Amino acid sequence: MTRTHTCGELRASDAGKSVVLLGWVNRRRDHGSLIFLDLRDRYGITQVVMDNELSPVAHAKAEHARPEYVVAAIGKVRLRGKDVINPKMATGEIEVVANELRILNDAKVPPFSPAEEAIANEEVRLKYRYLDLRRPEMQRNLEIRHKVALAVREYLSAQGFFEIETPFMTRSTPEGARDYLVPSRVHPGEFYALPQSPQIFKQILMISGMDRYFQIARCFRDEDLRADRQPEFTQIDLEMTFPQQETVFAVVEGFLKAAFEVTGEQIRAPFPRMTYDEAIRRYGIDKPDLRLPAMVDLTSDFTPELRTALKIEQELPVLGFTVPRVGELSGTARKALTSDIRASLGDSALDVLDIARLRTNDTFAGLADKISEKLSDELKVFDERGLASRDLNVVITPKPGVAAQAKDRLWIYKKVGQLRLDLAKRFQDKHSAFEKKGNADDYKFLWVTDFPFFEWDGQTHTWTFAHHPFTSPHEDDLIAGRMESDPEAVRALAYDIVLNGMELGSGSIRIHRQDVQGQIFRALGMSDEEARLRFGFFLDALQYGTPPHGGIALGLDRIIMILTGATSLREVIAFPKTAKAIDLMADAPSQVSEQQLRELHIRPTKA
RNA sequence: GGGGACGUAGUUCAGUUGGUCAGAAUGCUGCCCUGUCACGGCAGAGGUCGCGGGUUCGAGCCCCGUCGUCCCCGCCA
Repeated sequence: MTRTHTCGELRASDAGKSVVLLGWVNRRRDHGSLIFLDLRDRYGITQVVMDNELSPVAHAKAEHARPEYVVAAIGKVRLRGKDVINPKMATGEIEVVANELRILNDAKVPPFSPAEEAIANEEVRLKYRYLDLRRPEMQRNLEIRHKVALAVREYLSAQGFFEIETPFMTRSTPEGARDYLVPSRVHPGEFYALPQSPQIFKQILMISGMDRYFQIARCFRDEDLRADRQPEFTQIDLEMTFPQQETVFAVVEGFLKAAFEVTGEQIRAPFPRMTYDEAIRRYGIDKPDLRLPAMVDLTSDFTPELRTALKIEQELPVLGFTVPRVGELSGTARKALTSDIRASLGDSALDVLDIARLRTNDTFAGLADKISEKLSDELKVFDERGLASRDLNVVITPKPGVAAQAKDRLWIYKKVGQLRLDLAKRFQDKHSAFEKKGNADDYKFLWVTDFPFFEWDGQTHTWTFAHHPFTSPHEDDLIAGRMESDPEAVRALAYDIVLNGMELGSGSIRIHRQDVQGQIFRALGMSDEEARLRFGFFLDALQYGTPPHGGIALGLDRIIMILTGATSLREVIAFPKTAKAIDLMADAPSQVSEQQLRELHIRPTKA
């Protein structure tokens, strides 16, 4: 028996055709001698009618049909009468009159119905993932995922990129996230590691002369999960020879445009660029959400006299920001908000300034006006509407004699930046900046460039890689000798792509010269021997004619999350894991037999 | 590792101050129904209140512990 049509394709123009539909029983409506079955498959839902007078055998079968049974309906397409057309269904103008119904498979009563509007809790959904995936929403999510992957492949292929697979079982490299390890049976006590990314292999492919590589690659990181983080996730990974940063940007902008067209979304490219420094100063974070107005630096408006009068620490920055369209707050609401802000500022190194009260005082009224004006200017840049009395202005000041932590300017910027996001989230129903409006403004892309090359490790009191060890520093900083004189000022040719405050991907131009690589390792206080131990095979490869190269990797799951409007990666991954990295359906991880452990030369220290 | 929310029927949830508090809806089972499409009507079954301990005359409710799910911080070159 062959399916002639799917459950989503029959239309009025098919009336009179003999058809065979195969699918799951979505719902059954029993009117006695007339039974309706809604048949569901990936493509849609079609109503099948069993009439006791026309076909008593089919009708008798339908009496036994239950939700989620798999059935075959054989019959004729019939136009529905005018008064029983269902405009809510794509197939609502017709129905299939069955002259034969076959039950191909019955089904236990499911713990929840894929036809249900209200969805079960996630624990149940994950345990019975096959039922959850029958839901049209999940089918749509995975369809979009498939089509985006396809669009990316087509685009990159047309740009000359080869899709090349790299090993899942490879060597553990000591930097970065915790590895998932795979014990070797043949080599007692030795382990493979699952790749955190194909980083080294893709660089070696450049050394191999593959010129342009990409891969939709699974990556594994044994770190704690978040709504947007899974232990295994998928990256659109690419690398090319002889690139400028701009070359990489153009490729990414190209395939993102193609990817977003899958759901009919238009995006504007090229994307704006911003240095890391500017991102920190204006947004207090390295992944700015441009859907909200930036912070405003009010430091220069607070003269030493004013600071003394208002009990504000000299020198340190004063930062303000606006949350748009919050509306008038009552006195109690304002008080509660202020105390909430104080609470989130925590250790009282920073304080919130009451602008309303400032304005009532003759001494400070001028200052209050100036602050409002500056915040208004920023808001105008943001949406050309300017400051209204119903926007919420927040000004954060450093307290005098504060904890050493707050002396760190970076800490202040980050803290205020966090507050900016927290308050925006709190009032999101009011300003609706996070809602889709159906135009290109829904997607605020941004390239963040010039990341610092080194990062101070407070625990070991050493400089460490901010990116990864093969990221190239700025040529200028090398020539100026800052590697030795001022490591903090060295910029990396590293860049992130950010969308609506979410880090979508990260990449860099790599080091291709051995002398530079050596210089980097020395700056980090790493001996040649140690470097060799950690990255030996790659350092070898570098010596055999390495072309300048660079690339990037973007989180495919996160892109799909944005495109589907999902709030969690689990909604766009067929078989995801829980926050404790458990697969509730397969019940993994699990214990294994003594025999397996013996073969792998492993003895658990804890059962 | 830390903080928070939640856990009651298959499912989604309500359950007041510790004292008819074992409830609703939906699903399920049976019967009835020829135009429904979240069909409708009648009847019925369905519970270790996550688990363990404690307080109390008495615990779904209070306390301690534990397990699970979710969110956040740390972590994620």
